[in-house]
Amino acid sequence: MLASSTVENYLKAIYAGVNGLRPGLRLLPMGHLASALGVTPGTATTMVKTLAEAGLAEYEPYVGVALTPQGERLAGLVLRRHRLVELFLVRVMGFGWDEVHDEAEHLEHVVSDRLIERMDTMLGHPDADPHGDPIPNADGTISPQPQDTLLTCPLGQPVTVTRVLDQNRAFLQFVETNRLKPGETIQVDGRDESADSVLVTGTEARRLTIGARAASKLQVRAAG
Amino acid sequence: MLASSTVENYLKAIYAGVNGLRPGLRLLPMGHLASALGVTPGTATTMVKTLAEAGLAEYEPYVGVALTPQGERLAGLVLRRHRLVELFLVRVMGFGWDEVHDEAEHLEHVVSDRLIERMDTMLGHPDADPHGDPIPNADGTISPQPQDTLLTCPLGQPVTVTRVLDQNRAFLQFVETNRLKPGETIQVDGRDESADSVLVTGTEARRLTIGARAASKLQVRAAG
DNA sequence: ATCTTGTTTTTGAAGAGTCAAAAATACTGG
DNA sequence: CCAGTATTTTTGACTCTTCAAAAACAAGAT
Repeated sequence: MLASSTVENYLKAIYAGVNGLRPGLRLLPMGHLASALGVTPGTATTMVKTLAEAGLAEYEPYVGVALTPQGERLAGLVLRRHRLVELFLVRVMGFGWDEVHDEAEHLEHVVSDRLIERMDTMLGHPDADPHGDPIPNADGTISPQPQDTLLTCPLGQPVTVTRVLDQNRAFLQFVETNRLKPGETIQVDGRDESADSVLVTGTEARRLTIGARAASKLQVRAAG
Repeated sequence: MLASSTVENYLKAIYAGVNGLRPGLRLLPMGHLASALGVTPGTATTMVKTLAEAGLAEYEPYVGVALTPQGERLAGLVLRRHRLVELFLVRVMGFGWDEVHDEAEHLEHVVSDRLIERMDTMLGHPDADPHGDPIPNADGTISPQPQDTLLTCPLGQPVTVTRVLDQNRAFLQFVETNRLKPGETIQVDGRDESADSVLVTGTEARRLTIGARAASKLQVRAAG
């Protein structure tokens, strides 16, 4: 019943990969998984077969992989640890939100339940990490609420940033310097399909134009 | 230059083992190392040869093993992480001093330099962990000061407990309930060679008799 | 349908860390 | 000094995770 760090990383990657699939697809192709993990396709295949035998994944040869409910629960627990650790590092240890990902990547595999619950208490049972990613509860369950992004939200209405879907350091810094972090209230004034761009107005009438790719990484909800 | 968790554990065990050797001996026998690590002797031999090849240990077949200066530095860094983490868990996270050892055992291998230095700053650059074990500095150096124990200190003079040389949970709890933790001031009133016992007076005239074995695990210095 | 291209699976091998059991060595009592 | 005991080293094997390269397969284009 012990999940090694490696297994936990595969579960996380499958979880994230499946959730990032274009709608309609249910199974994550091996190649995607392999490159997400930085291993060769053959390695991913081998490991996924092991996961399937352990009842953690559902594997269809030449098609792809998804998590079983059990695997999903496990992945949720890893995510919970990761995200609580990230928030802890930011709130308690004073790190920047753009520099905690790697550390959490390591800590998530060794931190005990007791320590995690302590952090959870200390942080007031938060429901999202510094990037707005939801923190699963102690049984590994996540309550997924579908959200608009800057690419899909209504125009001309104030919205609050809730989540940033990219842990890339440079991107996080871009978000920070442009005051687009979770909690900020902004507004989309227009979109240009052909220019592939989105026009955003921030507080104090700051305006900027960002690409559609970036816009799709910022989740928002109606401000209020 | 990467030391795996396993290597780090061997270094720690060799360090501790050599330092716990009866005076005169310089090399830690394989058997001791093996049982300290909970592996078979053959495994220890294999690993120690690897360490020797890497320049971290000095190995004499059929005799034993010790650390090279380089290995000692590495061990010092692991100890630094371990002890800062322990203190952090007690002071910041509110854990009991008797329940942080195992957690630190895991965290010591994954915590980054940045995080460790953050903890160090946060804790005010402490020089000892909750058990009084000295915290090596950032270059892995420990300044070892020879200390008296309850078995060797002068009689009838107030002394302050500085260090507890046994991480065993039950022993730590015994120490705590009897107010013998580092910082407490006590006094040794007498020793009985044949009874193998030591008579201790604590604050408020509390008196108790402890065995020599236990007494030798409590380091003290003249109170002042 | 067949060919080509791209992905996936297999196969054989490697390194790290471990064990069990056999072989070698050291140590101790007579 | 020799026998018997205890410790240490070797040997062969196993698990986990990985890679490179060969083989198998799927799918689109002609």
